[in-house]
Amino acid sequence: MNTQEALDLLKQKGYKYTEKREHMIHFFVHENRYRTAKDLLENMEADYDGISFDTIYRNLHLFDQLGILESTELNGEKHFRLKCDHHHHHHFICKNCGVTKEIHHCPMEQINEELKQFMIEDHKFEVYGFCPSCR
Amino acid sequence: MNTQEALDLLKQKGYKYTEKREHMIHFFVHENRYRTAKDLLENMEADYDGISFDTIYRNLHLFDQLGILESTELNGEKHFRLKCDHHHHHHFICKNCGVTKEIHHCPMEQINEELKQFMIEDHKFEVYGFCPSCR
DNA sequence: TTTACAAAACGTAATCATTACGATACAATA
DNA sequence: TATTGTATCGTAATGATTACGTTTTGTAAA
Repeated sequence: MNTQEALDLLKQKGYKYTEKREHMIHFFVHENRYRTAKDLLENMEADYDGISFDTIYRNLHLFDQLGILESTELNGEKHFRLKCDHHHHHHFICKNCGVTKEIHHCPMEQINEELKQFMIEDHKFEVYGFCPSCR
Repeated sequence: MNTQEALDLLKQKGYKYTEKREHMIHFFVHENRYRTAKDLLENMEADYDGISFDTIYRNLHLFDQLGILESTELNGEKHFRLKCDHHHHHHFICKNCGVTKEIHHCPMEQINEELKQFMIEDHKFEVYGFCPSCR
């Protein structure tokens, strides 16, 4: 996912273009790692004094729902990152800086038999620790 | 983990025996699935009118830290269940009732090479959906 | 079996992330 | 450029969790 694709998706779904939305997308494209609503807010405040929580949270969830962002819980706070758009994979996540590394192995392939009588809706496989620069 | 083991562990670590702690442990032994602080509070209130948040949360975190309970985030709320004490495994978790089914496959075995330069501290593999009675 | 003391619980207020909402501003398009 | 519905603002409300001074209680020594 890049800035243009995200803006096109918004337009295609009937959502309006705003500078703040572009700025939000740009923030995540530039960061390319897991960040909190607070991180985003602080970044936005530098350019938009008095920006509302409403704008931040509403758009975060809109983007998450549209697949522009993906989200996970990290030390009790919701974190968001730009959606990776190639094939399905999982992440190693740095507990300190939120940076990720792709893991190209999905455990679901091996367990469908074990869960035959359950209705599987979703799964999460994440590895946590410290990246080379934070260790 | 059963009630007696949990009480012994508390004693061994120098924590005092109280009826409320036994009651809490008993709640989780009996439920044997993921439950929230609120679920526990409601159950305790029936027997201990006016029980404090402090008691609930302090003990939940104490138990979590001592390995009497294990915890996970489920729809934005922390959930706790009695710690499974046999060999390492993961869980399918019912989004509706919190019931779990063990998954005897750990993806970590296959990915250590991929993450050589990272310091791995923890990992999470959970499958979400609905159990036979909730589907 | 009292007494002393540290730990636990109470009662309640504070915190923190998040959500909600009426009023106002703005993007899209006719 | 007028209209209309969406986005944002400013701020209050919510809900889970944490904090804290005071009181109660479990534990072990006297």
